Amino acid sequence: MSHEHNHLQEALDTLKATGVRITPQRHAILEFLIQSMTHPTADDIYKALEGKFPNMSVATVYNNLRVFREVGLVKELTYGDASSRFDFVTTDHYHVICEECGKIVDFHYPGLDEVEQLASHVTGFKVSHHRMEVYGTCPECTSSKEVH
Amino acid sequence: MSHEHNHLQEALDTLKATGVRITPQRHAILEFLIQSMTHPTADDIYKALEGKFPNMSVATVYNNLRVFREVGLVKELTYGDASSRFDFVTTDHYHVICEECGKIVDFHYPGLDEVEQLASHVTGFKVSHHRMEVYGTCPECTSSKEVH
DNA sequence: TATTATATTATAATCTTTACAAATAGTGTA
DNA sequence: TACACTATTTGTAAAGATTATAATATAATA
Repeated sequence: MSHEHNHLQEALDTLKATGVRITPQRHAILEFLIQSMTHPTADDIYKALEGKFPNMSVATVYNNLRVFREVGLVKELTYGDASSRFDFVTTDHYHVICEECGKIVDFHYPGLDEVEQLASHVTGFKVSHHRMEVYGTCPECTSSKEVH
Repeated sequence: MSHEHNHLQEALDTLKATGVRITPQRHAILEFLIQSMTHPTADDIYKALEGKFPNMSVATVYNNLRVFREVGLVKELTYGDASSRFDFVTTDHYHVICEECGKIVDFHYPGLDEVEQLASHVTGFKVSHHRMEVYGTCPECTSSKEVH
C-alpha cells in the first residue's frame, strides 16, 4: 500500500468522521492534492480535473478547498502573488520559494516552539501556531543567471 | 525630535537619494504609515487620507506603496484575508496575529539565521530572506470568551 | 428504494489590484 | 522666476480571484 493511498484513505476517514460527504469531486481533488508536488492554486486544480469532470464548476473547487481547510486536511498558503496555494497536510515542514521562477520546495525543520513561547510571553497572546517561509533563488535559476 | 519625525525624514532622504519625487500624496502616505500602529490595507490608507486629499485616486495609493516597497521603505504582508497589509520598515520584528479579531502585534526576536542556513543547505537555494508569523488569541479576546 | 439534507453547477456579483491615457505638477536649469 | 522635461496623479476601465445565490442533482441512511 503506497503512501499516497494511505494519505487518501486517512483523509476519507477524516471526512467520514466529520460528517462530510464524499463526492467524486472531493475524492478527485484530494487525490490530486496528495500526489501533487507543486502546491497548486485553485485554478490549477480546476484545470487538472476538467478532463475527468468536464462539468465541474470552479466554485466546487473553492468550496471543497474551504471544507478541507476547516477539517484540517489542507493548508492554504498566501504568498505575495495573486492567488492562494493549497497544500495537503502531512508532516510539519516549511517552504523555500524561488523568487525568480516561483518554485516551492519543502524542507523539514524542528518546530520553532521557542519562538511561539517568546511571542506568547511578550504579547500575552494564547499562541496556536505559526507560519514561516524562506525566500531565495533555486539552483536552476542561479546557474542560468551565471551563463552569458 | 520625535521618533516619527526621524523616520519620516530618513524616508524622505531615501526617496531623494533614489531619485523618487516627493509629492504631497507620498508625504502623507508615508506619514500615515509611520504613525499608524495598525498595519493598514491600501484601502485603509485611501480612506484615512481622503479628508486631506479629496481627489486622490486609489491607484495613487497602490502605485506609491509599490514604489515604497521597491525602495525598501515598506513591507507588504500577505495573510489569509483578501487584501495586503503594509508595514513601514523599522527594525527587524515579527508579528503575532489574533485569529479572533485580526489584531496584529509586533514582537522582536533574533533573526532565524540558522533556519535560513539549513534551508539553503538542504535545498541548494541561495537564500535571501524569510517571513514568519505567529497566530493565536489576544488577551482581550481570550478574556471576553471567558465571560458568560 | 425513498427521503432528506447536502453538494454541485452555472452564473452573477464583489472585491482587490493593475493598466492606460490624458492632465497635472515636481525638479533642475537658464 | 520662468521653462522644459519627465515623473506622477487622476479617473476610469479592465483583469483576476473569490464568494454568493438559486436551481438542480446526488450521497447517505433507514
